[in-house]
Amino acid sequence: MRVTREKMAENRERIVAEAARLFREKGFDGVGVDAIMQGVGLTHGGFYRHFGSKDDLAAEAVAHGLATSAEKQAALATLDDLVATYLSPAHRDNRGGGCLMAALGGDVARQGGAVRGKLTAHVRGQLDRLAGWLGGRNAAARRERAIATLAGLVGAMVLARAVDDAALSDEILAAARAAYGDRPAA
Amino acid sequence: MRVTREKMAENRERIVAEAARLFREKGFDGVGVDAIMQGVGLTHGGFYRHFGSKDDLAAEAVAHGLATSAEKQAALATLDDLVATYLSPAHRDNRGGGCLMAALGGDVARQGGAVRGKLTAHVRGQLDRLAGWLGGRNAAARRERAIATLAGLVGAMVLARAVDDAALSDEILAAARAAYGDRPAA
DNA sequence: TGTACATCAGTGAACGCGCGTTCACTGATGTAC
DNA sequence: TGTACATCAGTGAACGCGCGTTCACTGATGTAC
Repeated sequence: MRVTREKMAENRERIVAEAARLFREKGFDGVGVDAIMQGVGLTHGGFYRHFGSKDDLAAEAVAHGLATSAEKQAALATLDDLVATYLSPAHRDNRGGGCLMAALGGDVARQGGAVRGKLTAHVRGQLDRLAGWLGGRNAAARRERAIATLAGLVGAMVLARAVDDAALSDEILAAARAAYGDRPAA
Repeated sequence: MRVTREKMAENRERIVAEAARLFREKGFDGVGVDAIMQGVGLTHGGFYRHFGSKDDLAAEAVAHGLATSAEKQAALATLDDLVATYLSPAHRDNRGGGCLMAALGGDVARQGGAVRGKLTAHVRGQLDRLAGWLGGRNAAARRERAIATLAGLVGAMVLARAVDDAALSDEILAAARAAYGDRPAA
């Protein structure tokens, strides 16, 4: 049953978005082509009309996840907003819709070149954005603080999700918010 | 070909150590029972004389990896030693023998109860150790700094490994060393 | 605009491979006398 | 201490299942006249 070009383009978009969500939630190896297509309401056979392989989709899904993060961030006006949003329990509990570095950072290091290259560019962008917000005597000091802040945010989220004690998890988020900037989000 | 009880105990230990190394290197799903047994010089069939399942081994391997980290740390006398050692290029390039939180933190959040419980206890121990080394007006301030420091270390390692540009990776490690304590290891 | 044909997005069965797990077997170890 | 038998760690073939990928087919879309 052929569909219109528009519908096909829309389907492709939805496959990428669903994959971006599921990969972050369960890891690259934890999600099959079948599960992704089912999540979009299609069957697995049609997958290869859109993508050459599961790996090709992974690269697109990562790009999509990173682009989505960048879009969401545009709405955040200050460092404190970013920190409060990033280190919120809501973000911790929304792994599928949250930061790709925290959700897939460990996996990306073992992935192919395309995925890592995209994540590297994203990290550079994040550092620039943070450096613009952070104080410091000079550009080098601001950049150093940007790196320490990005590492702290990602690390706190990884730990808050890894730990199986809710109180400790909350404490990790709260302490990191306090350490990296803690005014409530607007 | 039956082996002596001593030899069997030694084999078991070597399987656990090899698994701890390979899991950190390639993730839980990235390593098969066959590869682990081959790494120890045995065949896969004998695996089930030692462990009930691959998951059971995973729990033991995580415990082993965490215990090994704790042992290595005992040799580090100061916070600066710890930071310099942890954030070294050597650690970054030795994922299989390095910090389990950085290597498997993301995967552990999706794993079963036994593994997460062990990692949680390890995080608690690390925070106590760091709090003892860090300054601060009171215990609460020291604990908050300990959390921010642990998050920064883990996050910096995750990012340094995820990025595919060697210069950026080195810069991340250096900046984090400067931010979290930076005297050369003794 | 309407009709006839070509295209091709999506379907569902099937293939091939890897991996976790099982099992009959082997021969060295451990034990009972 | 030596001998006979039972045990069982390790071997390698086999099983079953899931998953990535392929393929013949369908029927709606797109195109040419």
